[in-house]
Amino acid sequence: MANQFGELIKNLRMQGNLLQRQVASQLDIDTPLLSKIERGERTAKKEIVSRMAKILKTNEKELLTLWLADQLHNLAKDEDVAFKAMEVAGKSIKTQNLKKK
Amino acid sequence: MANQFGELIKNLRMQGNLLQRQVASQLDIDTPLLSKIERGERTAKKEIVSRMAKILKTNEKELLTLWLADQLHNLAKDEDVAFKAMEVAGKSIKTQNLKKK
DNA sequence: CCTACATTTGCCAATATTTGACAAGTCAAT
DNA sequence: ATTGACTTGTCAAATATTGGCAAATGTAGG
Repeated sequence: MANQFGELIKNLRMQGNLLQRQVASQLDIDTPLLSKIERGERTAKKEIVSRMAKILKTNEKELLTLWLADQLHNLAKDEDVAFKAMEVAGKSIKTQNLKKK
Repeated sequence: MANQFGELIKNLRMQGNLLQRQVASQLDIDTPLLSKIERGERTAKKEIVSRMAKILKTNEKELLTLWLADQLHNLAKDEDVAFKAMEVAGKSIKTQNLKKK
């Protein structure tokens, strides 16, 4: 996994002097799972991401962006057309956003 | 689904005056499944993509790019940070490619 | 060394998603 | 009404993802 998300939440947790155990219990998951999420061995569910933002008192959108970016990276990482595909997908997202208004 | 891939293979198939039945049998899948792939209701497996390129006598990388782009789009489409995340992921793909060298 | 505590590793069962097929449907041309 | 191309709906089997537990590893003090 890519893991910009995991690195960020680990840093935030440490800046707040919190233990995995403490954060995990607030998230209602067990410590090993949080450990895996921080190291990118597992991906957090979306719901966890927003709860994480509150617990770590940080911007939810930023967290969500990195979380999604990691997943995109993960999906594409083994393909040699990865970058090009990312551009194409980016364009179609843009078009979609315009329509949505 | 996003479906730039499906549209392309449908067009190529028609340009070649081929029936779904004919292409499907070469791919060793049944016609309804090909129909769904063309309309983006189902995603083709990666292996299918390259065999498709041969059958339709077209560039495999182009097909793969659209196929992957569709999947990226699909993963991100419901998030309002989709575009930003795509940019972030694109950057990390670029970095990864440099390292791979 | 021994202990206490934080984190990581390995594995498992439960659940969820994906897969491809089949049967039956629509639609158009004849 | 029949034929042929494509689509829709549904299903079981295979595969992947999930979260938890037990045990291992690391780390710091006494």
